[in-house]
Amino acid sequence: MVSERTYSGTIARLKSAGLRPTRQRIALADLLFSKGDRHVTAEQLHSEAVSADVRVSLATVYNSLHQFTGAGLLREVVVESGRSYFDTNVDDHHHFFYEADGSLEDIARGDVVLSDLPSPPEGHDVARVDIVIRLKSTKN
Amino acid sequence: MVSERTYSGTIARLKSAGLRPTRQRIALADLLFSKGDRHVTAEQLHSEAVSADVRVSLATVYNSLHQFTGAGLLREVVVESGRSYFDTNVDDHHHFFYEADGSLEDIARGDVVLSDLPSPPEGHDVARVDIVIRLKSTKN
DNA sequence: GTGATTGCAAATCTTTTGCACTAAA
DNA sequence: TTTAGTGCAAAAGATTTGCAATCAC
Repeated sequence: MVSERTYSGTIARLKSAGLRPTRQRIALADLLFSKGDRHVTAEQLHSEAVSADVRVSLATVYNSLHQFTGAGLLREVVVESGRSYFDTNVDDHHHFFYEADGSLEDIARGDVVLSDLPSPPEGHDVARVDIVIRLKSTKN
Repeated sequence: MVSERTYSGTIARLKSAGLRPTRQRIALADLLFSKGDRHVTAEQLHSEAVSADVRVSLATVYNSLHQFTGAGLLREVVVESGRSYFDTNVDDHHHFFYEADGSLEDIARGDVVLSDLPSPPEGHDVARVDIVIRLKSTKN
């Protein structure tokens, strides 16, 4: 029975992240994590939720995305001013950015080799290294 | 005589970029390019202009920054959602991003070595590779 | 119960736009 | 002149916030 779906995996995931498994968070997490690696904006996720008959406000979508990010379930990626993407892949990896349509694609770990990094300035540690390869369409 | 300053270098630079050297563009270009490499936001540059008694609107600052970027005099850098930096260094280089205060710092070319890059997907060329090393303060 | 979470609408912030006015060539 | 550029105020988007209502435990 579809209506009795329990989302037990999703609930467990939220609990172990220290987040109370509310109806909204369960539904959003389920949309996010049941389709492989994704890069979504808050607006996109909200639309998906509405389409799936999940009643949730845009403000709650923003809250949830940030809570998930804080809990390490998502990673925020910024490539364009005025738009944040949330990446369901939290492993160490980098991105292709298609300038034509503003979409992102993961680059497999190992496909980019950074052989030399500068040491961080005094008093600082490296929190993360982000590499974005910006792509334009080949003009023929 | 200060009031007769001609900004001849700035005017020449604008002209060769194909931009009509108006009072506002000359003043903004002068603020931008006479102090070494900088990373400024539109709001910051507008404040500086106002402080320097240059009468210019915020809309014109935005217009000018984008025109300068289109002409190759500036490069736009996005590291945080909702804020664009314009970098006066247009050479191939990368950045440190200080998460604590949101500031940027150039990494000298050669201090980052990317020894292996994935080939761009079919139908696409690499427009640019952006590397941002995000820094957090060392906690002791 | 009670403290965490949500929804809604309003507020905020950055950036863009429309259009009459001004200035460079 | 004539056409590009500018200023202003309004509009547009994305995101955040305040607070009363609701839900999870």
